[in-house]
Amino acid sequence: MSVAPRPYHHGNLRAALLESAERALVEEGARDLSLRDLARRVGVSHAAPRRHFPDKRALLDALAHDGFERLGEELQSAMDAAGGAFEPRLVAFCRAYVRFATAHAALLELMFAAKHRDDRLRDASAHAFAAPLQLISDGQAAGEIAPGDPERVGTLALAALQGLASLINSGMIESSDRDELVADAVERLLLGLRPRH
Amino acid sequence: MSVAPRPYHHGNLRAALLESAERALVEEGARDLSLRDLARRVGVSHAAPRRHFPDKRALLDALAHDGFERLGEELQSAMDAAGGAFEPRLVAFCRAYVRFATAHAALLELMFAAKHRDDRLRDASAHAFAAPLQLISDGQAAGEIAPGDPERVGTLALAALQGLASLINSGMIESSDRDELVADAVERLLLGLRPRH
DNA sequence: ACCTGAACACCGTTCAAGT
DNA sequence: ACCTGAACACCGTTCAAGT
Repeated sequence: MSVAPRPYHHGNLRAALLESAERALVEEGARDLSLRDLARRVGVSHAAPRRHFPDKRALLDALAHDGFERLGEELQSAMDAAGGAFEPRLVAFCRAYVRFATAHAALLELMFAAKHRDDRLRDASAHAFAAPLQLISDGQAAGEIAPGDPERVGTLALAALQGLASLINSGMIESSDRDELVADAVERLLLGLRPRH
Repeated sequence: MSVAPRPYHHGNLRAALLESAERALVEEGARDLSLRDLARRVGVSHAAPRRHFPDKRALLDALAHDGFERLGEELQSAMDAAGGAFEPRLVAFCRAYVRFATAHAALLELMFAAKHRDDRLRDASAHAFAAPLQLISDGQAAGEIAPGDPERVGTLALAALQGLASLINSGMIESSDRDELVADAVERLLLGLRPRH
């Protein structure tokens, strides 16, 4: 039996590299991700990725971009599954965010480590957070939470969640306490956002 | 004139390497920090650091350790300068933390990226946060904030600040809005911590 | 006890050349 | 248009040898 010869042209090298990179990202860290190793895994020469990603940074940015897309989808579907009421939707958003952030720690690091964020990345992150932002506007319109710039309120909420995820991922918080802490954070967050009489 | 010959033994290579590393950390990122480059800057062979740091990880851990010590000092002195009342001290802590975290972005990344935190690092971080933790206990005893596990309350507060710093460092928040956002966060944090009647 | 120099196995990036 | 192979300038780590 002859081994099927690998064609000279891979066909979908870009997608294969990204897929392989995501696997490597969960196995090892983002630190030790090597272009040459990815090329090896996909079965292609170490110079081949250059056609699809001008340099390593470009591949990492593409990973971050896909990460924002997946995050957006998970946030959206978690909120949809929570029904139409404000508070359950907010809780669902918070849980889903921390869940994603701790399940994909290395990817999240990449998503937020992009100092020189290009426009594509900026758009992707804005799109991922569109639904929760809308939730806040809706909550304000319904008088569930105090008025104010939704962007500002959303940023503070996101910061609290991102900080929780960061502490969990760094090992300062045991992840077994995760759900309890998220519930606590949401409760206090709501207290801080409640309309004042 | 003859150039003074460099002695064979450096004398304080460990300290010199750490100092040089901190400079490199603010110039470039933590990513691109190279042991060989540090050795070069200090004027020593690339194998010399091995005597003082078994590997690169050990040097990074030492940097993180020093970072926690400096953070602790800054938090302490900022709180002391704010006087004895609860709220000014809390505000001072929050501002000082975000200030340190954004002024030393790469260092902070190192301090929280240490997945396999050894005991020394754990102790250093606990020591750095001892004063704010005490503040929370005091605030509870004085009835300024709701009772509850101080560790838990402190963790939530730290998470909010850490998240803000993370969003600022990633470029998602313009750092010009920093003080305003911190003030806003503190206000809402206090609302979330206020005793409930 | 502390440091050097050569060696090893890796990197990312570049570029002429192949298909 | 897409990929290869050799080359270049770097890494971290190891280890015999020097002072």
